[in-house]
Order: sequence, then C-alpha cells, then structure tokens
Amino acid sequence: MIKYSGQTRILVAVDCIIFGFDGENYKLLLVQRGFAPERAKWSLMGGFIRPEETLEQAANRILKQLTGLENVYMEQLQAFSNPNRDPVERTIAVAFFALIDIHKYEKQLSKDYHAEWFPIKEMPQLIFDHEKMVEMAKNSLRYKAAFHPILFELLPEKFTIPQLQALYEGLYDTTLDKRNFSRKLLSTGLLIKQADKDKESSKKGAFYYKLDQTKYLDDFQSFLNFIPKPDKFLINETSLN
Amino acid sequence: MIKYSGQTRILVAVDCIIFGFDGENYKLLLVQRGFAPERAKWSLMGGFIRPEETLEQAANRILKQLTGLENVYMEQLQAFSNPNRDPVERTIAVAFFALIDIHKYEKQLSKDYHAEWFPIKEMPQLIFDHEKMVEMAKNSLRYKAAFHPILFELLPEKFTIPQLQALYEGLYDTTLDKRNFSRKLLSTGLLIKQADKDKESSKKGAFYYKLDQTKYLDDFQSFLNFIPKPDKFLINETSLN
DNA sequence: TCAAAAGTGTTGCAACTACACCCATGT
DNA sequence: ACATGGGTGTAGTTGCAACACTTTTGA
Repeated sequence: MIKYSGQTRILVAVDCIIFGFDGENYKLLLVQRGFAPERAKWSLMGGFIRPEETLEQAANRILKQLTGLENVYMEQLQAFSNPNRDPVERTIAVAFFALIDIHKYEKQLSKDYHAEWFPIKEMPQLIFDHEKMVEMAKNSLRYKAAFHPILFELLPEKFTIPQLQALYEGLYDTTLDKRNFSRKLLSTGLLIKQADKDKESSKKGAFYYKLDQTKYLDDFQSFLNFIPKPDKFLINETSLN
Repeated sequence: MIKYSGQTRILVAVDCIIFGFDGENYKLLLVQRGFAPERAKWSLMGGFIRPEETLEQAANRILKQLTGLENVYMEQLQAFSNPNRDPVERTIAVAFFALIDIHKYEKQLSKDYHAEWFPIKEMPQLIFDHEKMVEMAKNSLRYKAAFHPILFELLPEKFTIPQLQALYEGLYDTTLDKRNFSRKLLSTGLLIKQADKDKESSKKGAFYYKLDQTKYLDDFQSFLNFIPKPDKFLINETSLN
C-alpha cells in the first residue's frame, strides 16, 4: 500500500474519566500507574489505540479491562495534544468520560490494576495533564446534564427521587427545592413509579422509579431544563487549552 | 530519549469546517484536493499535524494558509478514527469548526489551493468521512448558538439586527418574529447602537450595531435563550459515530 | 413519642409569544 | 405615490420559583 510520505506518525492514547456517585459524592475511578514514568502515581485509566480499532472501541476496551463493564454511557470529550504532555514521547490523548453505576463496579476484576474510587473533591495529584482532563469532563457533564437526562446513567435501574436530587445537587453544588424538583422530573414523563420503596435512607421509605427506556431514548436530544437559572453555575463546554 | 515500545504510531490530521454567511445562506469553504487519492475532489481543508505543534496550532496554521485569517473563532469538534477512513493509510482526523466573516476572506491568498465557498445546501460530495464531519459541525453550531452569542463571529464588526435575524433563521431553518427577536437581542446588553445605517438592503436603512466586546467576553459562558423552544429543533452535540 | 426523611399544592412574578401598525426612503 | 423593509408596544399566557405542612415509621 502507498503511504503518505514525509509525515510524522504519533502515538495516540485514550484516557477515560470514569464518574460514579455513591449517594453523597461524585467519585472518580483512578488507577495507580504500573509503569514508568510516574510509576505508582495516580492517573486516569488509559492506553494506546490499536491498529484495528477506533478511539471509541479503544475506550470501551480499556473501560472493560478496568471495570468489567460494557455498554456504558461514554462520550468523547477532547483531544489533548501539547507536544510535551507526555515526557517520554509525544502522545496525543483523546479523553472520554464515562458514567457508571458505582455499584456495578466489580472490584476483583481490576486486581491487575490498583484501581480506587476517589471523591472528586479529594482527588490526588494526577500525572501529566490528567487534572485538566478531569476539569473539562466535570464542566462537560454539568453542561450536558443541565439539559439532557444523563445523570440516570449513574444510578441503578431502580432509584428514588431523593437520590436523583442528591445527584443534581452534588453536580451543581447547590440545593434544590424538593417540591419543584420532583414536579419537574415527573413532568418529563420519563419516570415510571414502582410499587416498592427504598427503605435504606429513611424510615418512611421513598418510592422507587424506573426510567421509561423508550421515552428516554426518544427524548434524549430534547432540552429539558433540569436546573433553575443555569447561568448561575458557570457551566461551559469550551476548551480549556 | 526512552520511547514506549511495541506501540503503533499513527498519522494525525486536522480538518477544518469553515463556516461563512453571505446574508442569505450558510456557506462552507471547501478545497479541491491537490494530491492523490481523490485528487480534484472536494474536501475540507486539512493537513497533518507537525511534531512541534498542538492540534489547535495546526488548525490555525491550516486556516491561515487557506484564508489568510488569524484569531478566528475555532473550536475542537471531535476526533474521527475509523481505521479505514483514509484508504491510503490509517489517519486519525481531529475536526475543528471555524466561523469567519465571509467578507474578510481574501481570495488571492489561496491561489495555491482551489478553494471555493459552497452554500451548505448545495455542497458537493466530499471525500472520506468529511460529510459526517460537516453534519456534526452543523449540529454543534446549532447547539452552541442556541445559548451562546456565537453567531456574531460570522458578521463584520458593524452589523444590523435584520442581518443577525437572518443568521438565526438560517441556522435553525425557521422564521422568527422580528419584534421578539430584537427585544431579546437588545435585552442582552451586548449590542451598542451606532449612529449610521446600512442602506444596502432597504430604503429606510437599518441601524448598525457593534458588539460590546467586554460584555461579550464576560457573558460568553452564560446561557442566553436565543431560540424559542429549542427542543423543536433536534439540536444535539452527540457523536454520530 | 419523637426524630428524620418523603411527599404534596398554591400563589405571585417574570418571561415569553402572539400580534399590527407606522416610519423612512428610493424609485 | 407606492413599495420595501425597519422599527416599535401591549396583552394574554405559561412556566417557574418560593414557600409550609402532613405523613410514615423505625428507634
């Protein structure tokens, strides 16, 4: 096969920002790097792209290696291309962010890696430009979640409205009126009330709901205003480069 | 220098979706490819990234080569990574979209390339996956412009409200009430009325306005609802891969 | 019985849509 | 004088935020 001549070929990596929510705090799944440089320091889960796969496939492969999970919500975020971002050799990294139900994460699957959940607010120092990636992923999640019913991806199949509210409150670091919140959520028609209750976090118990999957997929692209006055929150999706 | 071993290095290219607006229609600046494969077919302006530059720098370099313009509004869109997207050799392309004032485009600068503006609706067939890139860029522009005062980038320094309205109407393929539109625009406080009028397109003439640059930069991240009921328009920013 | 969280309804305000007429000017 | 596009005000509606009390039940 003829090749393009005179051009430089570059390493291309994928890095995954994996979000979870434990009911109280947003968490990030980080790994302790197993090889030099920066060995034993914390890092996003990443890896090099292989010749026969797309970036998306690479990200899913890597996510599966680490968590055992497939069919996870994942979005391409940005490519990071500072020539010096990796001191070993020039590497362009394409960052993805993923939302997973923290309870589905199977710890034993990742015994090869030393992986750990960190509350976002107590994140250790990360290697290279990974902190910038996390910052952008947080912005992007805030931006998207303000209009799209995306945070359900962080919850199990059955969830309660107070759980959802904690999710929104945590993301925007605010408090919401529960009457307005539940009215707004229910008015989307996305939720199907279950007969049973979650008694974990209150004596009275909160009714479980499930997502109406059909409507969820249909409505995904529409704009739903989940957050009052979003301009308060300095949401943005712009590059921080 | 130590290198990562056993990994494949890949060609990385940048492709630019360059939007303009002529007062009536959105246009794309396309070039006729000067080299094989697909020689003489239309394509986005692109090129390979160089060892010492970021993707953003590469995109700006390429944009300058083609249009002579610098300091143009540009955003990273997505990386496209299908292993077969370029039949010659695997190439990952990172797409950028740019908004330029079509009148600033200096034709003579691009005599090396055969470049031409096409109305988006009459775009020729493009090579590789460039049509998918354009599709995504359109979506992304619609998405962003619904909330951020971004379309000003397509107009000259002095512009009229009817011109702006045409811009919004064209992007969302709709018609807007001019009373509501101008009220909404003026209420942002972003516009500074000039003393003179544009008499090109009407007998009465329409007052020129300029952007309040300070406020523009301050407000850029806030959400302004430029488009009534945005959920009508199937705006999305999701990957189409 | 009390503490802790769930659930629910109303009212006022602000923001938006719909809508029609006059103005300025070039031909 | 008339045709063309520019500019403006109001009224009705809708959607949102603000707000407090009752319910359930485990300890």
